Amino acid sequence: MKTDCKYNIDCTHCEIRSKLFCSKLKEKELEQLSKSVSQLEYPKDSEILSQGEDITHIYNVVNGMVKVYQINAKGDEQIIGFLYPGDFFGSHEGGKYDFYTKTIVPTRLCKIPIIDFRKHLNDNIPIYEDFYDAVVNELKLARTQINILAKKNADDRVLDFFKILSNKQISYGQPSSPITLAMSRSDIANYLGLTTESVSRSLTRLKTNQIIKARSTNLFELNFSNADI
Amino acid sequence: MKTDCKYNIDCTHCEIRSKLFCSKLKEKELEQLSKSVSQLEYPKDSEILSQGEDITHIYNVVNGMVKVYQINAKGDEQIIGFLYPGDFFGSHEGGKYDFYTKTIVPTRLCKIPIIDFRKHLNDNIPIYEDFYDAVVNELKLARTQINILAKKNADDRVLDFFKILSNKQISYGQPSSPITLAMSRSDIANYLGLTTESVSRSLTRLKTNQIIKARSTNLFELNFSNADI
DNA sequence: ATTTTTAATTGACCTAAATCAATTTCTATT
DNA sequence: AATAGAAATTGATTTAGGTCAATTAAAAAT
Repeated sequence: MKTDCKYNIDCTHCEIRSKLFCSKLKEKELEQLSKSVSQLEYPKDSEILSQGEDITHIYNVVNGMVKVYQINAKGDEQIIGFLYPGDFFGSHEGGKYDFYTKTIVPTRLCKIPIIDFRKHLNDNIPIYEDFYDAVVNELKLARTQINILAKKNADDRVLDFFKILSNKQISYGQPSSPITLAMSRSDIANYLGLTTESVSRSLTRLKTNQIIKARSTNLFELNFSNADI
Repeated sequence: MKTDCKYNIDCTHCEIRSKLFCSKLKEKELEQLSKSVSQLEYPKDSEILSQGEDITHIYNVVNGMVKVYQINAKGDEQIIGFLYPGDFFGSHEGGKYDFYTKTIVPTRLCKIPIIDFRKHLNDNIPIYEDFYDAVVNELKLARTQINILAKKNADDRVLDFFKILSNKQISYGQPSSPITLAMSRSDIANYLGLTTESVSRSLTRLKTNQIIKARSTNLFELNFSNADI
């Protein structure tokens, strides 16, 4: 299997800078940050960081996809989100990471040592606000997930999942449909509190009722609005 | 029914100040803040604020209890938390409240106009951090709830609920047991994604198995550790 | 290209919790 | 204290989704 591949990076020419908090830095600061930033190619299923580890880096997703999950007392995994290009992780205060992250497809990440990053942070309120907004947004997503898990049947859960991904695609600048399911059925099931079998059956029903249309196993057209969720 | 009752307050002698972000203000600032702060007594079942309203105030729970909930597209309520004395709400950025709050017992709240509060905020990084920590903590609780809803059976959900309240009581300076259930069975059921009947049956089973012991309808002794959840 | 492995789907059956209904217990009011 | 109303519990039945097993489809590896 292909190993990680490290690149040094010129942040001033970053392809996704406009989507990132880095855009809040001045040109000069960015040049300086470049020196300590590296980009890495990770193969599928690479663990990036683990719950309980000391926070050392902030990561930006440049391309690919990452799943975020926790492991509960009984030892099983609970997925709490999927990160798209432009999303970042690792910024929470408190000293330790509070979740695991793993690539679910080959993924390129930008890796910023937190110690170097903090130098540019002291007086930069806009970045503080970006971080705050990111947590507030995570909270919003968590509560969407709570509502799904507490209230919805299997078919509606799967539909809501499509809506979430659709909105993610839009905010990443892609069309709202078709939806690419980069994650496995078992990851979807885990996120939705279902079994793979139930997800599969729901997909079949949604196809039968022409609410979605499968172009291939992992590419679906949506015949509904993703507006309200 | 008794109506709201307003008091003007001297923050410098506040009984729960040590538990609040207000403790981060200097004595002088606190005196000034006092002028715009008021405390109010609300009867049971008072709506304090609604999702979508412009943010005007930050509220501190002085005593009593408040439930926080959202209403989804289908119109039903999803409870996302219960607030104890020392907890606050309404501080999120973004201009609008993102949830409803309602007292579930007679409750005294401290009400701070956000506009006056912001004056003391500009250069006060510790308060910023308190707010950030509060959101991070909410996120943690949300993810606990996600794990409950996605993975646990009825009995374990009810048990975990006791553990959550137990930890809340501890952080409020009360013993970890017995647990006072200030909220109705139907609120518990809603939070846990169950029906009232299922909550009731789980309570009966837990009593039969001597995992909990009922002192009265709403007061329970715990025969287990609230450590891991 | 062919085989092997893994992921996804479908089928048969079962179970935990929902639903609907009837009591019982608690709380509030007169 | 007696009564009315609300909340909680218990019982009987149904059902959505889980479990276990078999099949099919899609990737990987040879």
